[in-house]
Amino acid sequence: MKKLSNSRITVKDLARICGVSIGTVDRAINGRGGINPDTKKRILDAAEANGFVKNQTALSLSSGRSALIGVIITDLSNEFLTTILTAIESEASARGFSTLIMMSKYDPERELECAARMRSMNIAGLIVFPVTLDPGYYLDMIRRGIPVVTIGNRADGIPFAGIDDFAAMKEGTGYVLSRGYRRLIYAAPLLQKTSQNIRAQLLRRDGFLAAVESFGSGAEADVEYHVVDSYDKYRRMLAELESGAGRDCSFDAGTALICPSDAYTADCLPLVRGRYGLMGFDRLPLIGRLIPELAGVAYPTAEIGKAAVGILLDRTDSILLPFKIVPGETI
Amino acid sequence: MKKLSNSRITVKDLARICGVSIGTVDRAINGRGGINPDTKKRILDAAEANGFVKNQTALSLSSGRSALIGVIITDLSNEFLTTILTAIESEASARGFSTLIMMSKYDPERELECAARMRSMNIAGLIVFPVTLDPGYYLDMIRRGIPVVTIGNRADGIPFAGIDDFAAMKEGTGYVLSRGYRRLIYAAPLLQKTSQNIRAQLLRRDGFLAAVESFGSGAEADVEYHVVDSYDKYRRMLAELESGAGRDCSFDAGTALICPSDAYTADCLPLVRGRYGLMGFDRLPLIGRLIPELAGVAYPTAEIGKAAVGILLDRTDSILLPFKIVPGETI
DNA sequence: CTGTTAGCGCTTTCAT
DNA sequence: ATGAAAGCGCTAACAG
Repeated sequence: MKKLSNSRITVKDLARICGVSIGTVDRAINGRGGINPDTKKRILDAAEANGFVKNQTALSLSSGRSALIGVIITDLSNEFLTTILTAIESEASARGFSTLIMMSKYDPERELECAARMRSMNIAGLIVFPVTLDPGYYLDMIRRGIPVVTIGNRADGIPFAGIDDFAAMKEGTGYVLSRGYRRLIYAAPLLQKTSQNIRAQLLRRDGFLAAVESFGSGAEADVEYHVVDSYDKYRRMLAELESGAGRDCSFDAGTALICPSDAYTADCLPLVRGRYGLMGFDRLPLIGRLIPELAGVAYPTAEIGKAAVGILLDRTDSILLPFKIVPGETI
Repeated sequence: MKKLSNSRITVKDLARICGVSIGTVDRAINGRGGINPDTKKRILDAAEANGFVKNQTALSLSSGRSALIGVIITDLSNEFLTTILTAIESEASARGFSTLIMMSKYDPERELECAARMRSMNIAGLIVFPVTLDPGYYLDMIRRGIPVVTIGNRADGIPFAGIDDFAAMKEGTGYVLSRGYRRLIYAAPLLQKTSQNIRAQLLRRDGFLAAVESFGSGAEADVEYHVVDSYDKYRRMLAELESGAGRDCSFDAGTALICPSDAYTADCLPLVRGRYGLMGFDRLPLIGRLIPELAGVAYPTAEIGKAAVGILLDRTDSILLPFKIVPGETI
C-alpha cells in the first residue's frame, strides 16, 4: 500500500535528532521518571521545535484504548439532541477526548452497526440514545470494560443520564389542569413505534395519564382527554386543526394540546396559536427565542450531556437531573 | 499497560481457527486473488460465525490512512450547521467513512488545535468552517495529501462548498426593495469581528450594498439604509425595537429588517412581527416550520454537506450550489 | 539513567 | 496457493 508522506515527526525521528534511544524519548514525552533532567529538556525542546504530535492511532493500537468517545444519536433534526451533543463535545474535549458521532436514523439495526464500528475503533466509551430494544450488545461492551451510557431512552442494566420523564410530564400536565383546561389532547405519534425503544415516550405518557387520573378524583373532575398515539391520528389531528374545528378531538376554548416533544410543538404551534392552549416539552434555546411565550417542561440538556461524559469517564452511576416547568402565555 | 480484554476476534485468531496463516486470512478477508476458493469460503464463514470486525485502529496505523473524516465547525447552536453536519454524516457513512467532529467555538486557536489533533488521528480528510484568517496549516495538510474543504467561509487556495453569498444577498435585497420597502436595516453584528474569517458575512454585506446601489440609480431612488455592524449597535437596535420606536434606525411602516443569518432572525422576529418587514437567511427546517410566513434566502445545506464530502473523497474542485429566494408574508 | 526489544492487529512483500 | 516476516508509531518490560 502506498504510504503518504503525511507522516509528521515521530518518536524515532526525535531519538535520532537528539542522539538518544526511543525509550528515552518516550520517558521524556510522557513524563515518566528515571531520566536525566537535561536529556529530558533537550528532548522536549526538540519535540516542541519540530511540532511533534503523538500519533493517536499508534497510541491507541498499542494501548488498546483511545481518546475517543463514541456518540450514537438518532439524528440532529431536533434541537434537543444538538444541545446535548454540544455539551458532550465540550466536556469530552475539556477532558482530553474527541467525539466520534454516528446517527442511527431511528433504525435499530443501523444503531448496532454503528456500535460495532465504534468498537472496532477502540473507543474509550459510548454514549447512546438507544432505539433498539435489545441492549445485549451494550451489556457485552460493559462486561468487557467499555463503559456505555444511555441518554433519552433508558435501557435495562445500563447507566442513564436524563430526567424523570414520568414526573416531568405529570407535573407539566398538572400545570395545564391548574390553569383551567379541561380537554387535553396528548400528541405523541411516536407511541406507535412499538418495535423500538420509546421508553421516554412511554414514561411521559404514563405521567400524563397519572396526572389526569389523580386530578379526576377531585371535585371539578370532568376532564376529557385524548391520546394521539399514531402518525395517522396525528396527521388527522393536524388537518383538523388547520381546517378549523376538529371532530375527533373536540377542540374548544378549554382545549389544550400537550406535546411530549418540541418536535411536535413545531408542527402544532402555528395552528393553535391564540386559539387553544399548548404545552411543549424540552424548551430549547432556539424555540425559546423564537417563541418566548411557549409554556413547557424545560429539559436540562447541557447538564445531561456533561453528566453523560462524567458517568462514562468516572464510571459513576445513573443520574437524574432536575427539570423545570416554564410557564408561558400559551397555557 | 494493562490490556483490556476488549479485543474482539482478530486475524490471528481466525488463522488459528482455520488452521491457515495470517496472510491467507488477509487474502480471504480483503478479496485479494491467489487463494483457493474453498479455503476462502471456510475463512469467511469462520469470520462471519465469530463476528469478526476489522480493527480500524490497526488498519489505520498500517495503512497510514483511516476511514475518518474530520469536521471542524464553530458550534451546533445554529440549525445551519446541524443540517450540514447531518448531510456530511449521511454521505460519509454511505461511503464507508465515520465523522470525527470538533467545535472551534469561534476561536481560531482552538480551531488549529482541533486540526492538529485530527491530523494525529490520520484522518482521511477535513471539512472545516474556518474562523482563522490564516489557512497555512490547511495548505500544508493539502500539500501532504490530506484533502481539506471549507464550508461557510472561504479560505484562499482551499476548495469550498457553498453558495454565492454575494449574489444571494443581492437578490434577496432586491426582492425586499421590489416589495416597496425603502428603509432597510441590515443587521450583521458579526461584521465587528475583523480578526476572524467572516468572508461569508462580508460577501453578503457587499451583496446588500450592491443591491441598494444598483437600485439607487432608478427613479424612486430614495432608499435609506443602515448597516448594524457591531454587537453594540445590534443590542441597541433590539432594545429600540422592543421599546417601540427607534431613533437610530428610523423605523416606520416602510422599514424592513434584513438578517444575513437566521441566528439574528430568531432574535428579531418576535420584535418586528407584523410591524416591519423581515427577511431572513438560511431558511432552515425548524424555523420554516415554526415560522412558515418568514421570507428569506434558502441555503441548500443538505446539498452542501454532500458536496463537501464529494470534494473530499473524489478530490474534485470547489462547487457553488444554487440558492432560492423564498417569499413570505414577513416581506 | 539509558538502550533494546517485543508486541498491539493489519497489510504487504518475498519465499516456498 | 500459502506461509513467513517486516513494519506502521507507540508503550512497557527487561537489561545493562
